[in-house]
Amino acid sequence: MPDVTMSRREAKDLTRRRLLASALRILDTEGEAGLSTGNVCRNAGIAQSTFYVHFRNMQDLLQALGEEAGRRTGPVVREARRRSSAAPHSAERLREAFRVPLEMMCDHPEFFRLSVRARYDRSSPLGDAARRRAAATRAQLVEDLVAAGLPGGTDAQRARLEMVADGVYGLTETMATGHLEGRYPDLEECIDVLVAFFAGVRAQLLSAG
Amino acid sequence: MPDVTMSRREAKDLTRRRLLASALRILDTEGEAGLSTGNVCRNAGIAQSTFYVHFRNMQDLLQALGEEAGRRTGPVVREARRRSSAAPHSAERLREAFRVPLEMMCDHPEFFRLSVRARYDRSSPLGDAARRRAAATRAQLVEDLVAAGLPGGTDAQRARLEMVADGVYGLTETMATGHLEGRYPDLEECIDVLVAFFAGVRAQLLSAG
DNA sequence: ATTTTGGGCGATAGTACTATCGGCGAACCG
DNA sequence: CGGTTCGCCGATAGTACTATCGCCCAAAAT
Repeated sequence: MPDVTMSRREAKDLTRRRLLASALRILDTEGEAGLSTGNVCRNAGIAQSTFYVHFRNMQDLLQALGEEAGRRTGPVVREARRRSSAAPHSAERLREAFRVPLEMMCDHPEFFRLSVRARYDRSSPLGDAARRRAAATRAQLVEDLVAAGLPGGTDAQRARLEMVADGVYGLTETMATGHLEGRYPDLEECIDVLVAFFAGVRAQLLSAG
Repeated sequence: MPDVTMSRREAKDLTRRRLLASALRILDTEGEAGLSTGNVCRNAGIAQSTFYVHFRNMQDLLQALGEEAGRRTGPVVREARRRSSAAPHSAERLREAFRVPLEMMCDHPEFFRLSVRARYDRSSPLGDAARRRAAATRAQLVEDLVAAGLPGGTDAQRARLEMVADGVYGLTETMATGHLEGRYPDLEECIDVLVAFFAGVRAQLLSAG
C-alpha cells in the first residue's frame, strides 16, 4: 500500500491545482457564465467555502490561471522565432514561427478564448491583466521582428512595428478561431494565409525603411 | 405648449428605445457585468418589471441591439467596397474600403467590444448570434473580393478567400482596438498597415490563381 | 506527549438578480 | 359615453452566488 499521507504544503497545492483545473474545465464546457465559486468547488469535489482558502475571489483565480498559461507558452514561442531569425531564408523556419503560437492557441482553446474575451472587457480587472500580457507579447514580437531584420531604428519605425506585431497576433488569433470552429481544418493552410499576409507588410517595411 | 400625448404604439416604442439606449450606455460605462434588468431599467427611469413588457430576457435585448447595429452598418460598408471595385487602381478608394468599417467600429466601441466578446463565448446564445453575423459579414466580403478581381472560381479558391476575408476583418478589429485603446491615435496609419497586409495576400492570390 | 497551526468543512447571513402577478389609469374602440 | 385593452407600476416569491464564521482534525512544532 502506497503512502497516501502528504505534507500540508503538498496537500494544499494539490487542492489548489484541482480548483484551477476545475475552473478550466468549466470554462471549456459552460463558458465564463458557469464560473462561480460553488460550481468550481463542486466540480473539484471540494467545499465551496474552501475556495477562499486558496483565492481571494474568482478574479484572483482567473489571474492565476492566466499567469500560469503565459509562463508556459512564452519561452517556446520565442525559441521558434529565434530559429527563424537565425535562418532568414528558410521558408520552413518562418512557417514554424507562425505554427508554434497557432498550435498553442488551439491546444488550449479555453485559455485562449477567455483571454480574448477578457481583453475586450474594459471594466474587468481580469481584462487589465490580459491586456498587460498582450502588450508584453507584442513587445516581444517587435523585438523578434527587429532581430529578423525589419527596420526599427527610429521611433516611427518602432511604432509601425508595434502595429504590425499587433496585426500578426490578431491574424493568428483569427486563424486559430477559424480552426477551432472547424471552418479551417488544415492548420497548414492557416499558416499559408498568415505567411501571405505577412509577406505584404514585410515588403512594405523593407522598401519604405 | 406642444402636444405631449402619444399613441400607445409610439409610447411603447419610445420606452423600448430608451431601454436599448440605456443598455448601450451601461455597456460603455460598466461593461457587460453591469447589465442586469434592474440596472438597465433604473438608468432608463423605468420600473424593472416593465423590462419584460419589451423583451423576454436580457439576451433578447442584446440580440435586438446587435441586429440593429448590423442593419445600420451593412449597407454603408458594402457601398464603400463597391466604389473601390469600380475603381480598381485608385489607392484612395481602396483605403476608403478599409476606412469605413474601421471607423464604424470606432464610432460604436461598446457594440464592437460586446460582439467580439460574444463571438469568443462558445456557450452564450448571444455568441451564436454574433457568430452568425460575423459569418454573414465574411461571406459578403468574399463576394466583394471576387468582384474586385480576386480568383474565386474553384471551391479551393473560395475557401482561401474565406480565410482571407476572415483575416482582413480580424486585422480591422485589431487596428480598431489599438486605436480605441489610444495606442494608434492616427487612423490613417492603421489604414496604411491594413493596406500593406492586404497587398501581400492579394499578390499571392493573383499569382497562384 | 502536548500544544499549536492551519486546511478543510458545514452553516449561514447578506446581496443581487430574475421573472411573475394583480392593480391602476390612460389610450383605444364601439 | 361606456367598456376594453394594455403599457406601466409596485410587490414579491424564488433562485443563485459571495464571503464569513466557528468547528474539527491531522500535520507540524515544542
